[in-house]
Amino acid sequence: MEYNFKETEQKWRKFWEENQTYKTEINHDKPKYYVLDMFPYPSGAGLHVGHPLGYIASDIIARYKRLKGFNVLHPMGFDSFGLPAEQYAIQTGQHPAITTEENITTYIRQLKQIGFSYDWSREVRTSDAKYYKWTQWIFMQLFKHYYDKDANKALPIASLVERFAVSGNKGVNAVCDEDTPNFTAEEWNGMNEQEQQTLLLKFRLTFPDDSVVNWCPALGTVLANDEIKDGVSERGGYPVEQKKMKQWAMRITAYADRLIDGLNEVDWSDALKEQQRNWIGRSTGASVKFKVDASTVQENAPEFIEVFTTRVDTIYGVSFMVIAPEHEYVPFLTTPEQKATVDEYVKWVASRTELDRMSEVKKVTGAFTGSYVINPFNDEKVPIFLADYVLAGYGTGAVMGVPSGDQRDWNFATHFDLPIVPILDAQKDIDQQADNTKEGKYINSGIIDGMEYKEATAILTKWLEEKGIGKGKIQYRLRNAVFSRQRYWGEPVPAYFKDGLPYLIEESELPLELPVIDKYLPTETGEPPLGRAEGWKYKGEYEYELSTMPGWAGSSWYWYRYMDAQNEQEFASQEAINYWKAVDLYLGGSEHATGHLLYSRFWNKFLKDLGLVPEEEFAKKLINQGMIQGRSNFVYRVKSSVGEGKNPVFVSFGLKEQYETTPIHVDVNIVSNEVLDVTAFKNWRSDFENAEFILEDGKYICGVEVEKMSKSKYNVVNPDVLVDKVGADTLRLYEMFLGPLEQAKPWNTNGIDGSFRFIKKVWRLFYDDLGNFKVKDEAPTPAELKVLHTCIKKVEEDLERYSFNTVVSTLMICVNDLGSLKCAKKAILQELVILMSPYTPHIAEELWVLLGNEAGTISYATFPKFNASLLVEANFDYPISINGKVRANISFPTDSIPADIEAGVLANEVVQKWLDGKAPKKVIVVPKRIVNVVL
RNA sequence: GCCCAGAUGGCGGAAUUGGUAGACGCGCUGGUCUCAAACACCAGUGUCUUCACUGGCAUGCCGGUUCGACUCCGGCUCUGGGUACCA
Repeated sequence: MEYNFKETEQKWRKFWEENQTYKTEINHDKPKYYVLDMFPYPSGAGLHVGHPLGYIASDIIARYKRLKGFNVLHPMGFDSFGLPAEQYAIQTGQHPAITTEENITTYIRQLKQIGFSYDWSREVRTSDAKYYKWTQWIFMQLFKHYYDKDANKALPIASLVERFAVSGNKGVNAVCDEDTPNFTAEEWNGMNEQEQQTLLLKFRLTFPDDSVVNWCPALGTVLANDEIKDGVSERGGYPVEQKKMKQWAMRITAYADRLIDGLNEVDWSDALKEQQRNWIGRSTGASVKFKVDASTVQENAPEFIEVFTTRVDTIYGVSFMVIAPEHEYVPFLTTPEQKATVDEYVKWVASRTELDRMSEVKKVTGAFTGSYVINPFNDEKVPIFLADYVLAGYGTGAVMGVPSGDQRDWNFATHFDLPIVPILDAQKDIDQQADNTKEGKYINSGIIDGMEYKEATAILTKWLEEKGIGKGKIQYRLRNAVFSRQRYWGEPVPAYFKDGLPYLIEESELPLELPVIDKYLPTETGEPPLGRAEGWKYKGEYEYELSTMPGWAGSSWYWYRYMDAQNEQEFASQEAINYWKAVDLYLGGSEHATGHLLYSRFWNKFLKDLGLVPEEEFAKKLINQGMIQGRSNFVYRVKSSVGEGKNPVFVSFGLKEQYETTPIHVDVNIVSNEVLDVTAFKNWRSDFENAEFILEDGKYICGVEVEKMSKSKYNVVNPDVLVDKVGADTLRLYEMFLGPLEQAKPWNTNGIDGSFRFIKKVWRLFYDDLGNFKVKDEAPTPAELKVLHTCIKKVEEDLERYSFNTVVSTLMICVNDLGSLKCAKKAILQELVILMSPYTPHIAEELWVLLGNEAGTISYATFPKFNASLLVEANFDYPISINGKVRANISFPTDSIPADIEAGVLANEVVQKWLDGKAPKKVIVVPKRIVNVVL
């Protein structure tokens, strides 16, 4: 009797759903374990085979932990706000909520087919008003708090207001805007409401701020970098410019240090932690104010230009200064003679995105303003340039140029023929390239001549501080996060404007639901789509914020909502939060390293400061699964067969060099092991129904290329097709067997037969060829026990180190060995079924019941205990390597494994025997199972 | 450009702490079963040399450390991810 996977899998999925087998409740008798997948954006293309990769792995861990006695929380939901649904709405006029709903329905159907043990009663959707009510609520808390550096946490703005009323901002050590003035209590109390609110915005953790966006005048909208290709809009190909706009910002920089420190307490890959550290980019250096030479500048020019440098010691080597082309000082610093050049340059830079600017650093560009600053250390006049390698958003938007010590400055100086002054005696070949060494003693360097790096830096910093023109400073690369999107399909910001200042709506008025609008484009006046909503005013009077929140808002706290998904009073009850605490295992793609994972950590820390959550870090352990790439197949059409009335002729891959051909993408679903299903191909496209083929060895072999998965390349593999063909268990097994989870890999189904065979082999351990159930309740033999316990040991070890692919090999070996032993003993098979169940839950459940157990209990069975004494080997080999070449083994019985030194002596004897008594030069015993002999 | 990864047979990959490279699977070859095929089972399969034994060469490229390197260090090449409004 063949195993009927279709019937069996369907039966158990229905059983699990009807019996709510995986519904989870708080249970204080068991240790808890929280396994979380990064929830998907429900795209219109449906689930593809890349999605389940991580979900299968996390499901395996969820099931494994249940076997280990944990109370497992394993939920799933949808990050359902986003750009694609909105773009679809713009094209079709259909409300994004409808598209999103349809897509989610498809996703759920597809996910349920693969047999995941999710507790679906906890499902969340970020676009659901019951959910985003709490996203808005958290936003409001951010508005109501500031970051106190002394307390090192967020505190209520109300307490700041109290302090201001008593003593102004004297003694207040808070994170705030750079331009915050000093004020006394009297001054504060003398301010009107508007002035006070304006000042408070400089402290709030979320606040409206000027930031630069990609503005497309033709479309009247802001574009994502993703929507820009080659400097023009992807839609329509219109020019894009950089424009400053009022945008909500999140003061994530307040948490910069805690975001760095927290990395030490989580079990994430070093690579990912390093990426976050680099993203935050904490650097220690100094700020220096250069006095502007007043003789050439325009009215209202600044007195000083401040720069940040990590190499203040190189200050005597400064030969120019560069400010960002969009810097606010530019008009004041530009002399009439230079105005034309500067204007042209600024215009050119405005047409480029930040990414372009950073990518093309080989080409040196810039423009001289005509003005100068004075180097405070040697009073030299230093020319001020504009250059696009300086970004307005980082530091002060101005840098000092030291050509001898920095390659980019060197390139710039060479291009504009500026002096290159050596500053250290150890610098070499600076006429050829920059030398950024910190070695040697300073030369041409005034007060630090003859000193070394450390001493010089200290002296210079002290000097700056004494003169009040600079100080030691810690600078972060991290910028405050822009929190506004000029889009429709996102959470409305629960704020309105009065006299140009933002105010929050009442908490009791949440959720602030998305209004209905006629179309999803910006208004004619360039306002965001919400500007189209009729009568959309707070209390019918005050303009609401028209931007919505970014995609990352809803995903920055969702793991808490799963803990108590239906709660209408709180985002989750304290009871639930304090039971589940934090995510024990978080699984998702590494492409979220500096986006989602950083924002989520930020919000989590904020919620902790408010005393609402217990843990500083929300995800204790993180695994990144690699992206599954598409694997396209090609057929090669002979060019001479193209034309009216001709039958298309295709030549097999191996023979295509003999013809002139055009490669054509062919649907990967009609290709198996690169062999084309010729009949299916003729049916695939009507213009190919009369196709002729030039075969090799009677087969048509297709070409292969790795590309992104996409509909137009016919390389999207839908899991539904595979589930239908080979079953969910085979798919689960195969996706895990494909390779290490973390590695990116192209999808191919070439080896899926092996996984399918495994399932059939397991079935044959239970049924003979005639369909008779052959399992007997007999005592297992030592050989059978050894096979089983080798498997238990390896499966447990590998799952504990998240090596999902090697577990499959181990299970295959075990089943093969039991097959060879013709083992049909209940005691052995029962344990094997438990071992398999995380990978292949459907067949495991079926076999579990066949062995006489209760249905639906296998997930909560006990993971088999490994018995080491069953694995005793007869002999234990010490390999001997001689001069690293000749090898031999000395064998010992396992119960008398010798100490390493003893093994060395024995090896010495063995070798002496070979050498007729001559002693080897050296015998090296390493604390491993190996002895090395040098002759 | 900058930051972070990766590269091992015909293919996917294994090698857990520097210790017998190629487990396991696919594919291929031969065999058993069959009228035949499919399925299943058995055997072989890095490469060069050889009837065979054996021996040489092999973990992207160049160099280094070590008795010993897929593994550690330095320098490249190529591929993937991120680069702040894709999610």
